[in-house]
Amino acid sequence: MQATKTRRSNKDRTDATRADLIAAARKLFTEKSYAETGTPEIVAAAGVTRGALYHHFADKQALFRAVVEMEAKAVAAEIERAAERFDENPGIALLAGSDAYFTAMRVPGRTRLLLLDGPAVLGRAALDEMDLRHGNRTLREGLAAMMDAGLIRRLPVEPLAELLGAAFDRAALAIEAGSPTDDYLTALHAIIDGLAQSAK
Amino acid sequence: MQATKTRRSNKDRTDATRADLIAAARKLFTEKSYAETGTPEIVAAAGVTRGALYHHFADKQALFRAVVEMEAKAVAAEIERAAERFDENPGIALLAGSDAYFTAMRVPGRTRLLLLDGPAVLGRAALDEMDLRHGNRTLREGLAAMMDAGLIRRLPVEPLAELLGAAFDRAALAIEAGSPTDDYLTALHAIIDGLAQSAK
DNA sequence: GCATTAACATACAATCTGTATGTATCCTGA
DNA sequence: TCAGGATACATACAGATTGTATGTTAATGC
Repeated sequence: MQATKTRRSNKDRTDATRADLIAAARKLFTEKSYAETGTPEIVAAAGVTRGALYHHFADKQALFRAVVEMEAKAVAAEIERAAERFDENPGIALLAGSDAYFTAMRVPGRTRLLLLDGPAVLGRAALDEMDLRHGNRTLREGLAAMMDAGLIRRLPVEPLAELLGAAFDRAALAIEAGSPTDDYLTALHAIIDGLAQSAK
Repeated sequence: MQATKTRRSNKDRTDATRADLIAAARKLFTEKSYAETGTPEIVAAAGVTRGALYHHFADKQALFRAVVEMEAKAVAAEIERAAERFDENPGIALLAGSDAYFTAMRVPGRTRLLLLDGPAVLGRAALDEMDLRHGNRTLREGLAAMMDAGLIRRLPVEPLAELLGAAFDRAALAIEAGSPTDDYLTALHAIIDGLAQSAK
């Protein structure tokens, strides 16, 4: 019985190989870093050759982009899922989304991929664009809704969301580094509460 | 007249060579990036050989660290200088320091060195430690003083300073990327004002 | 079925990093 | 002051990595 000799369509082969490469790359990129992981190591872990890698991806950076893309998508989905249940109450939705964000960012390697190597390798603009494209809109829409409801002073939404997002990111990094979670959540909530309070 | 044949002490030679290497590396690391800049290119620009580089620095990363260290020190000094004139008024000092920060971060290459490549190559902890060591305490002390004065609700200072610092950093990146400066400054001031307002 | 294309594997060229080794210059103690 | 050692380099080398070019096998379209 020739297990692997089964006849497969080109699409199936492509999908499987790409998935194997992305999974192997994700594992190594997060265990070490983008720079410290070589393509020979990746293809060995994926069980293919470098020929396959360079057939499916333009270069090492393109493979990294695919990994980061998946990760950003997953995080965005988790946040959206948590927040959409409170669509009618923007304040609660934002809180739920915030919790979901920190939970999502505890998956090992995500902070490195999305907050350290990602911006350095792909540029911050690329990461911003990904977030936007994956519909990570809980924060922006939450803020906008709270402004509409008069809960927050009216301000340029996009910049404010970016700056708050940066604070979220830094909190995730600090928490992963072992800093006291509660202190960072307290500080973050104080910032958000401050925005809300100052509307009155 | 043999211009360069002048007899120099070892210390002078070391100081000059290290300075040349750091200057050349800074230029190239910021024009391209850490990863895209090779040591042969650096030493060529510095007018020495790779032997000199590896005599004075353990490896490429150590040279990068020296570059980032200088830059962090310079930024911290500019902020301190602007803020110390208002030592008696923490609120004003913080505002002055904030202005100085954005001015300092407009020096070409600083955002890449301190906010993108730095954290990725050296780790965020290393950057935090640098800031701390260079006495970049305007933000922390400003917040603490405002809490003491009852202008801001009492909160864990260090985490709050880190999160606000992250927002500052993101604003600097956005501004450098060409986003409307005023919107980001407005959003940032709203966050800080919010903290102050909510104390009442 | 057969020509074409896709999916790889293998081989190669160009770099790059870090180290080992060699040499000139400086410093130090007798 | 000068001889021996240390310091500041330059040169040469080994190993590894990236991207490309080429070859081969398997699927697909006509």
